[in-house]
Amino acid sequence: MTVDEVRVLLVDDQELVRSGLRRILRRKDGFVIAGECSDGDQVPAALAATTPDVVVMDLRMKRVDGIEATRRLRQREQAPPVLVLTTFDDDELLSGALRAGAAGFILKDSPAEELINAVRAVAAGGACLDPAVTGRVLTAYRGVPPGPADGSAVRDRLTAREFDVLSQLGRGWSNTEIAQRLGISEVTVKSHIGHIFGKLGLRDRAAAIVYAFDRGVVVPGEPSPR
Amino acid sequence: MTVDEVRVLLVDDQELVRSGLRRILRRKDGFVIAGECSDGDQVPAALAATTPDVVVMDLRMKRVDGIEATRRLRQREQAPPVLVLTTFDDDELLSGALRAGAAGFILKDSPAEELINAVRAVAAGGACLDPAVTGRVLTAYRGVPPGPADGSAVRDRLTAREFDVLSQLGRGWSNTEIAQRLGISEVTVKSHIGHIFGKLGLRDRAAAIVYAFDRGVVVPGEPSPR
DNA sequence: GACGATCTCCGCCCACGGGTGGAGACGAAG
DNA sequence: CTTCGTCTCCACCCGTGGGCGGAGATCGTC
Repeated sequence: MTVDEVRVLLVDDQELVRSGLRRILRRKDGFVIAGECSDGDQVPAALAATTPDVVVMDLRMKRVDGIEATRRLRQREQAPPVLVLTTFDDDELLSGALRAGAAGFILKDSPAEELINAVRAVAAGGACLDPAVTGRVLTAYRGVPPGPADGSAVRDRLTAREFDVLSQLGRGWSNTEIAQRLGISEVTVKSHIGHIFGKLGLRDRAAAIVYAFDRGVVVPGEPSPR
Repeated sequence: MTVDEVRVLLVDDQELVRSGLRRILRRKDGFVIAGECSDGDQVPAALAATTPDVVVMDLRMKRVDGIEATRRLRQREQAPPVLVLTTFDDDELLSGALRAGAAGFILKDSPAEELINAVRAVAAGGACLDPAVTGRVLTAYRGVPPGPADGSAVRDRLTAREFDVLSQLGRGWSNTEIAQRLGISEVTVKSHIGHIFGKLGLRDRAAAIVYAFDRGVVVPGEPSPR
């Protein structure tokens, strides 16, 4: 897996930055500049031409920015990992880039050595965060539900069917809708719901929805009625 | 803020590990071993006696483990940051430690240099993750709802009072309970709820609860009825 | 074969939730 | 002073949700 040389694709609209990166990476053994782009829209072509092991990506670019370029790139099969390199430790850009699928996030004012390490880590399939932004990611991480939070504890206390019903109920669907979605009658749904309430000590569907979110039976963002 | 020397408290039950750390840190200028503990239950006393800038904490300890010790420590006023140092890149330990309030997480098989950097970063109020575990945190980060997710977008669309009501509603409370908790009549609550439904395009309280969770108006784990 | 657990279905009843269509009080902005 | 938004309150109506007390079918287990 570990190749003897790391092929790097540089994507940055400032020639000065690219030449700086070029110099840093060339000074170290084991790096090859596979190609360069000055905008996100050039990335697909460059990828096909150069097959890099890692893409070093600026965020602020004119036509297609780094986040969008990363998103498009990560949707391909066998996409190389992306190390994002930016001037600003901008909250929105950070979260956008990471969510787009970036494996690393380094500020441009980092020492050269740190950049080298980051490129190497990301190329090897790892991940790397600039210390300056790690704290923010950690804060967000602490906010995610603790424990397994996949509803496994709840699964043990309910029958399979009851769990199905709770999953639907937890996303806000009505009894009629749950019946349709599970292909059973509304009466049966009500019956299951009654058992769920009994087993979990819940008094009504509102409490059940809260319970489902708290225990990770359902997850924010999935389809729900309006 | 940046002091000329970093005072470190070592917490590890293995004397061998402590002496290794001692040697690594002493070799570098700018570090002072402020104290040492061989178990988590000794940390409070050591804190009072030594006032360290950073605590380097093992996770596996006999009486009070590193996660619990970190949790207790972080509850104090002006608690020093904790850098967790462990042998295993264990998923559960990682998430537990970070959730307990650890500012950094380093594996014991990291090069000395990386440890030095981590201690320095954490002592300076930063955060640091071992590259080997950064990927996992990133994955979790990508899973958290996008955007601010603190309900701010919702706050803009609702009046202050409506937002209050939605917060209660979102945790599963009934109209009567919301009325009591907010010190208004149930009729008023129903009125607010009606407006909320209208503004947000929701059809019933079930959808509203789901909405509240999705947008981060309410948060898993807070008090709810049973 | 008997038993228990599960899934499915049924009827009866009524309370809570929610829609509709109001009204009065207050403060900020025009 | 008027207007607007917000918060508060009220009455009427009725549908969904949920409690209660069943029942038949299937399946695995002892």
